[in-house]
Amino acid sequence: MPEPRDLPIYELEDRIVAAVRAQGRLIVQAPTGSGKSTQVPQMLLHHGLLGQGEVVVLQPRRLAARMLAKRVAEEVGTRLGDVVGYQIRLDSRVSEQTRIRFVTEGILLRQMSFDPTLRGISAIVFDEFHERHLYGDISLARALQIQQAQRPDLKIVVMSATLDTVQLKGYLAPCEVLTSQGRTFPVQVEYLSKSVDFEHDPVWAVATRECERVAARTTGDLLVFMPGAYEISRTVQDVQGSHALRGFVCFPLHGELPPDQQDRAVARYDTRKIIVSTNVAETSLTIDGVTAVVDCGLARVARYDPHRGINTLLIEKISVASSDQRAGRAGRTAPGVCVRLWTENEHARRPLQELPEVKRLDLAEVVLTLKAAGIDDIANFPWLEKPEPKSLERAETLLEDLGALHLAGLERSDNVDHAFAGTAQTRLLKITPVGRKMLRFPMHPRYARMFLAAQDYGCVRSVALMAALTQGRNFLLRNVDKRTQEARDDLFGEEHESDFFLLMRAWRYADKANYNADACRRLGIHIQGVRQVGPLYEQFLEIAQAEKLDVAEKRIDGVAVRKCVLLGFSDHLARRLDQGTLRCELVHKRKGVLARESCIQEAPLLVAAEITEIESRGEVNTLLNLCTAVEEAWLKELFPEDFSDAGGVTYDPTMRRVLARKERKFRDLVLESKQTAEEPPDGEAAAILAREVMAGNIVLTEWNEAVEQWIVRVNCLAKWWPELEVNPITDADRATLIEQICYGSHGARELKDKPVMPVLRDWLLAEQLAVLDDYLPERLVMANGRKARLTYHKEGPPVLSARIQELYGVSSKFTLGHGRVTVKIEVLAPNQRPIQVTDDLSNFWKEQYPKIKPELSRRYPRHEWR
DNA sequence: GAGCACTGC
Repeated sequence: MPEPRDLPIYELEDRIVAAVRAQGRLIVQAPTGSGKSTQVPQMLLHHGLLGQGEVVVLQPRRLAARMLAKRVAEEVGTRLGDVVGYQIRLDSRVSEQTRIRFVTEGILLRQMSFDPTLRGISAIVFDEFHERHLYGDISLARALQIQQAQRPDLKIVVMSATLDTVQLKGYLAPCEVLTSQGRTFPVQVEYLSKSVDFEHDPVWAVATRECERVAARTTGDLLVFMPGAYEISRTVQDVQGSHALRGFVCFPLHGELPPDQQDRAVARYDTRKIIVSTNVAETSLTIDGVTAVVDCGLARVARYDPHRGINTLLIEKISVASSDQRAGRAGRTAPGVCVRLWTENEHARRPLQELPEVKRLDLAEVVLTLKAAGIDDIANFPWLEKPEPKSLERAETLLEDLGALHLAGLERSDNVDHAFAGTAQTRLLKITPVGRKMLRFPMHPRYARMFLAAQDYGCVRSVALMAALTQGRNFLLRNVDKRTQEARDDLFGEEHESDFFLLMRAWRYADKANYNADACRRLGIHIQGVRQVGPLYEQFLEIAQAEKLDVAEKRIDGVAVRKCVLLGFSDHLARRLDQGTLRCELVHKRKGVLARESCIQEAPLLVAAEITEIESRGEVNTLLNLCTAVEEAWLKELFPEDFSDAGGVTYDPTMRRVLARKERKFRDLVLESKQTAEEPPDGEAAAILAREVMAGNIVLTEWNEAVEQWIVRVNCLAKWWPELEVNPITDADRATLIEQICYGSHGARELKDKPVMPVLRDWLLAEQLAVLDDYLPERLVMANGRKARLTYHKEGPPVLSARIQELYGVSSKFTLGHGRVTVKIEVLAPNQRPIQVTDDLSNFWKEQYPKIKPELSRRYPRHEWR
């Protein structure tokens, strides 16, 4: 390790000190190895910039906060927790003497919300700011507000490796930018000369070929980046089967592997090594000895889709910044090579940075935090990057439904980017006493709300445990083998009411077994994950006690607990569509599939605490996880207001909690009128709708899940309420609509009822024999309706794609697939993101089959056609 | 025939 004084950052020392002193704000742009994280806080201290106060250094990861504190304490020459300390969730080493405090992002944000003057803090250093975490963005914005309004003496330093400093400089103006060099070895970056389509040439095959090439001309270890566990296992298989790579040992590396396997991947060997890893190796783990990186350029990226209110986990192309970060992994100990599995041309078209978290996560928790700080107009909060309006609206709606916000008035909106500019109003929502109470609980507002409900139902301890179980990573591994599953069934018993209960038993078991590694492995329990539960549980119980909730130990009342879950997740209600499959209908008529590891396999009605659209093996599925069975009668008990005013419209009472109550009513009315679009809507319904619109209880802004709704809405309103100003549909609207068909599963469902499917059926009838000739592939339609696979790659049958293009102005791919004989059309959104439309053609095939059977038997005699 | 990146209060 170099002497601190030799670190490149010291070249900037004088200028850093001068800038902070003059402006109170500074941006330091310096890569890994410059020493910024350890030295800049010490500079502030040693040059007397802190007065009597302390500097708080923000870190995105707990491990980093702890390690940095330890190192700086050594450099300063005091014990950890003395002059230099750290504070992370559930662990801190600080004292009265502490002047440099390393903290994780959530710690500072919470400190800000409970002490907005930041007493005792003289400076805040935002380290690794380029990662653009949600809490980092919010903390910086709040710090600026606090500096401007109350604390002009507060110093703010933002540090980062790579950064869009232009945007940030404007945001922090007046503010200087200082740049330093790093201490890493050069990495030679190579691109493919020709673009590869991973659909034809799988990513693992391409990666293995490049490994073979690069291994021959380097001497160190290889690191291969893949988007996830599945792609990793395929790559490992290919590498192990490769003749040219037979001298290498090869290890998978991802977050869900047990610790011993992770250690095995990171350990040093006598032979050369290939590690195939996810993004863990990009930021969280460093691996020594790597001199070559093979980067597939993809990652699974978590987003929150505010239009549909669900999480997504889809494979996306990584940004330039992220691929540079990956390349850098080859140059830590010696000069290195990085092979990128895309072309230089493609590289130039990639985004420079990842989208910051504010643009892609659920904002409910931070919106509540801001409201508590008295910031009611969150749209005009000084965001470094403004979130989508829909995202803010979704967060506010949820918080209102949870009782954390209430409507305090209506304001006319200046915002005119929607179809109903004339009637646009912003609902002014303020925090309620319940909302303030919820904020005491450091967790998603849904769980905080469950705590408050638990007080009424006498099950605070259970809810505390449930919240703790879901905070960290999922510790009950999926896809376990049969023996593990049997061991689980034996020990945890059969459970049919809630996946939470199963998790509780698994945790209790691990806790009783003292987190014994063998016991955990036998049951497929992730040991680091399950270890975090106990301390969190304790923390939540302490908070509950401080909030005067009754935490007495009682017998667990399953019904009470399940009702609390329903209160927290009422908008995640789902109903099984049939008993044969795991398909479910969700509120808002969306579709999803019950997780196959869920223990709620029988219940017709359930709520899912996690809804995630996941891409894997070329498919996208909406999966319902962490489910709890609920009773239909509870809905009436818990949400009586939903059952009080049907207004002449027929509802499905179990599915009617779709949006906020008023909006929901409006939506149902619109759907109702759609069926009789040529006539005015039913009188009573019309009256309610008109009244609500006029009273401003319904804000006509976003209502466009599908073409039909939009058009019907416009038609209805224009025809029967001429006093409303309605803008005609523009080309821009149309583009939005197409995008929504492509993005929204609801839109996709609507597509199914449109002429596409009939066209498809016609086409199949006319051309089925031709299809068989040209395309009938690996697996055939079996007479008994089992396994069938008929796959078109690319554009699909020309007739069909032309028709889809004509109808929707989008291009499509086409698959006629497996099992129950379903048809999938994959439509590509303007940004190339695919969405699949599926239709079940089992019955259709059943009818058609006898007609084509003779021909099939003649052409494919090797198969049995029953 | 089948489904999962990483953090954080």
